[in-house]
Amino acid sequence: MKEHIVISKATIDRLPLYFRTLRLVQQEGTEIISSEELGRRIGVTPEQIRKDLASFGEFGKKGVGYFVRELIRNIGEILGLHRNWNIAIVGVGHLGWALANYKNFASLGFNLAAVFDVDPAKVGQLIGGVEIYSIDRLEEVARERNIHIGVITVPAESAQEVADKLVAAGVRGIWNFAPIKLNVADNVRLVSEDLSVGLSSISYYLSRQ
Amino acid sequence: MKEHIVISKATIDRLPLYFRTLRLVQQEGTEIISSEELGRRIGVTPEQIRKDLASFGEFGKKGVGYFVRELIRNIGEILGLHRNWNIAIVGVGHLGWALANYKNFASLGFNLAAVFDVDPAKVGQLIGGVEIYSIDRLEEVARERNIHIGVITVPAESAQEVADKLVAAGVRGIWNFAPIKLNVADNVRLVSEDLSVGLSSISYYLSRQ
DNA sequence: TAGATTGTTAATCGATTAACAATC
DNA sequence: TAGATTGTTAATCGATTAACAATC
Repeated sequence: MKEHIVISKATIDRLPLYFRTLRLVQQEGTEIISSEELGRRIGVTPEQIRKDLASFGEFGKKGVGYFVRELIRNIGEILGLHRNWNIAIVGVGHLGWALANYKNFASLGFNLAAVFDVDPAKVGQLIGGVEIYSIDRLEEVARERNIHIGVITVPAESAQEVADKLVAAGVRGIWNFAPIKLNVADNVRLVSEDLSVGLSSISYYLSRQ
Repeated sequence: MKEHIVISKATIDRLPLYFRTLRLVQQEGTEIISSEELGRRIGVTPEQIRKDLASFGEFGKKGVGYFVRELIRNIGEILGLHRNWNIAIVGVGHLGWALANYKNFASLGFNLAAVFDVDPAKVGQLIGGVEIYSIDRLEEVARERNIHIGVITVPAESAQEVADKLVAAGVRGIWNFAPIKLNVADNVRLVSEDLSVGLSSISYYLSRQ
């Protein structure tokens, strides 16, 4: 990796797309792929792909292309997907329930290690093969299970409180689905998903057709 | 609205954040807000907010700020949220089920009007107050119910086929959750959500701490 | 060798930030 | 009026696209 190059957020966000598509390509039996062909399949220009990849090293072979197997391994290592991350889901509403059962995460190396909810009726039940714990035990259990990433799927009102507890328990990555701005320390990586944005933007464009 | 100004995608994606925060602010009883204060709550610079809003008109009052009620109405109209959009969810897996039960969409003016699945065992059941139809009847029912936006929550393998059927039924907006690139005609608005991107980017940053 | 395709530098494009005049 | 805050123009920053030398 070239230490002096600053990698843009846009590049990081495209890597998972490359990764996913390359795995698909590999399943189809393709061993070598050009940036041209990969770009066509992802919907990104070949120049973009070459530029993105080149900021991490020389992964391709001039005049030939990229070895699929090797590139998958390299991108996986860049994204840290070769490691095994323990994740915890906080809030077993509809969305939390769906995420707990989402198989794709496991295939990326994310291991569901704990689930929490406030509702005493839910505590003790199994979800995605994991027991639901009371949110009162969040800090204790999160430490014990060595949780790396916390997924917040509680209502907006309690999201900040949950975030604070996660951080107190040593969690350094937060994936937030509550529609509210969270404040966390600088050493905590926060990614917020806002599902209303996508739908609203469709509405915007449909309105002007 | 200023017809000659080109509005950036980034601006459109921030409008739902402004909208949501302003409604919160309104509930708290605030009637006037400055770009400074609004920016603080959203996590965006005041200049950014003023620039975004100014591309659609003069919504504020110099020396005073923005009237919350008025601004909510204006942004709502810009985003087309004053209209009532009929949406259909295709694929009642974990995620489709969660989205069908997601109350926030209704509060934004999106009306769940139909749900589809391939599984005969699911057909006829109720979900989010709506009957599940066989995917074989997609085109027929989508036309009948005047579906504006289709939500794709089927596996990647069948996503393109579903997209084609939706478009054939006259649907002009597609919100895709299947992890694959979809091809649609230019007059169809496609927004794809990729849930693995957020999680992978957290992994990336945690790897280098 | 000739053709293909990468990696990298330069040019362009677009979005954000800074500054400030206008005005409530 | 003085203070506050918007709307807009100019400056900066960052990301994408184009071009091409390097090389397999």
